[in-house]
Amino acid sequence: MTFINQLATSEGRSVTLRGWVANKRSSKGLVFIMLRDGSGLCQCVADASNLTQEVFSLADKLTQESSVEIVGTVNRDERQVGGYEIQVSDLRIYQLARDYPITKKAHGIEFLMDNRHLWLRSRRQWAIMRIRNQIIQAIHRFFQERGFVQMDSPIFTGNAAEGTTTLFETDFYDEKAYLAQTGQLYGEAMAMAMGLIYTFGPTFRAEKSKTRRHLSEFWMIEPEMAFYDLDMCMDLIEEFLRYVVEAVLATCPSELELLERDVEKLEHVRKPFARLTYTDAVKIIRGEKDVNGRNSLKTLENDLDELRQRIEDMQAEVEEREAKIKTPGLKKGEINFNLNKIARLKNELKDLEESAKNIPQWLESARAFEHGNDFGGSDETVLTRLFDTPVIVYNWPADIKAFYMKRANDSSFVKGVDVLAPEGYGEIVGGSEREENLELLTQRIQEEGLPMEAFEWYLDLRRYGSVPHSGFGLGLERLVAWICKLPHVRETIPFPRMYGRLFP
RNA sequence: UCCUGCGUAGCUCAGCUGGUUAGAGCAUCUGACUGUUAAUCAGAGGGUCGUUGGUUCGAGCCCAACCGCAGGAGCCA
Repeated sequence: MTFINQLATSEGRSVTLRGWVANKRSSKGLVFIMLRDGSGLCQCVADASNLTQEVFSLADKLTQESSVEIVGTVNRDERQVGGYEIQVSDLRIYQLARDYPITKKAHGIEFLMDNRHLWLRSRRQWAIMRIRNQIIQAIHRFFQERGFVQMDSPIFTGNAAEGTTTLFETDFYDEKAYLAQTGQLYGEAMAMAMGLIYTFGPTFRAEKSKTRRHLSEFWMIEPEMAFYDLDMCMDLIEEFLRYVVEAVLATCPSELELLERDVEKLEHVRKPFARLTYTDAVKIIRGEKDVNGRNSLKTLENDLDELRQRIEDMQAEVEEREAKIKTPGLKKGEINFNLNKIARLKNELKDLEESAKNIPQWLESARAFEHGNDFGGSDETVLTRLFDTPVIVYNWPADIKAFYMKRANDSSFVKGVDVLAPEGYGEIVGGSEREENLELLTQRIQEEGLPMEAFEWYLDLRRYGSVPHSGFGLGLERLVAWICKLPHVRETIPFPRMYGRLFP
């Protein structure tokens, strides 16, 4: 048995492929089967003139997603997907599929989500999952090469670490337990045992948010490093993100191409990342400070003008094409081509009009941004569009960050760090140097009104050989969404769990 | 939780100011075609217009409530 992505080694020879029919086209005496085997796609040609009638009729009755075994000769053909074509000599049907729900035409998102178990078979999803896989591999390699030990934190927890976000409550032998929303406190304990550790596992947040950036169940990578201060932590984050993106660029060029990802934009990670204090970031958002001669508010106003112009142009194009398809005697192919264009343009128009509606609000909230507040989605976008690298923002107001973060020299700030991805993808990393002083930490827990008993084990870490240490958390799905430039995180995980979505 | 929009064939959508028998493309089935790339061409079958109630001589279209979905806000990785 041969896989499609290994056909290069079998050129001119006969091979046996097993897979599924992604698509079929036929004309008299010829059947073109687009075979999908998980490793790739390959067109297989069944020619009646060199097959028994029995085998040819099998090929002729194939349907979309039927499972087959195909024996045939590998021919080089530059025009084909993957560069090879199979001349079929024998064919066997495992199962004939009937009425496969996902057809070659467009589908709505609800239908696709209801059929997620089948949607995973389509090309885009295939590419995304392969990139996700490479990202995961790269993450492990990065940390393993640097002597980090993977140590996983528990998923059942007895108390809320950060207290702020909503938790999924569950029953643990008649005791209330929560699904972990972070493993960070456990990570600190493990770092005191091992020096350098990272966790890699699922986390759960019961936020009733329906946005392109939220899942109820998502995978998080949380490294924790003994004897690291905030600067060392930020250096590590930068090196880490660069490593992962470079790995995807090196291993997944065809997947990125299939997704029509603008690879140049990803290559910007090779440059040093922008690093700003929170206070500077606020000045930039409010338009009080320029970046490389660019002002956030003016940039936004220009964008809005450009956007409006584009909307007008697109509306004109839609009208033009709608008039054109009414021309009598126009070929059906050309009508279809124009109908598709119109549908695509209308979809794009919807997005653009949404943006045009949003930008004035963004301008408003950017101008009115108050020092001391956390960034909203629009503030992140306003800031990151001025840079082409990820933006690292550090030294945050203590009031909006968690109790365990170490105070900066000015004690109203903490040594926390957020990393914002470019192209509007927002926060992908959050981290900090941790408070290692027992008294200060105890005081912070009291201030937050958190139950002290629950944190006794955590405070032990400060009683027995407390050291400066830092760590961060990376949301895997948001990273995948950015690298693949997806409109929504729901496509970054095989079976997304989110508000309003538990099946399939 | 709030704001906006949508719900018509298996799927994606059209359906005018409320008016006779509800429309297209894809998918399915039948047939044609020896190089197709979402193949094409001819034909056929396929509908409780989200649910409930109301207005009206008459509702897919108007009104109300509910349900579902999408986008945005808040919150976050």
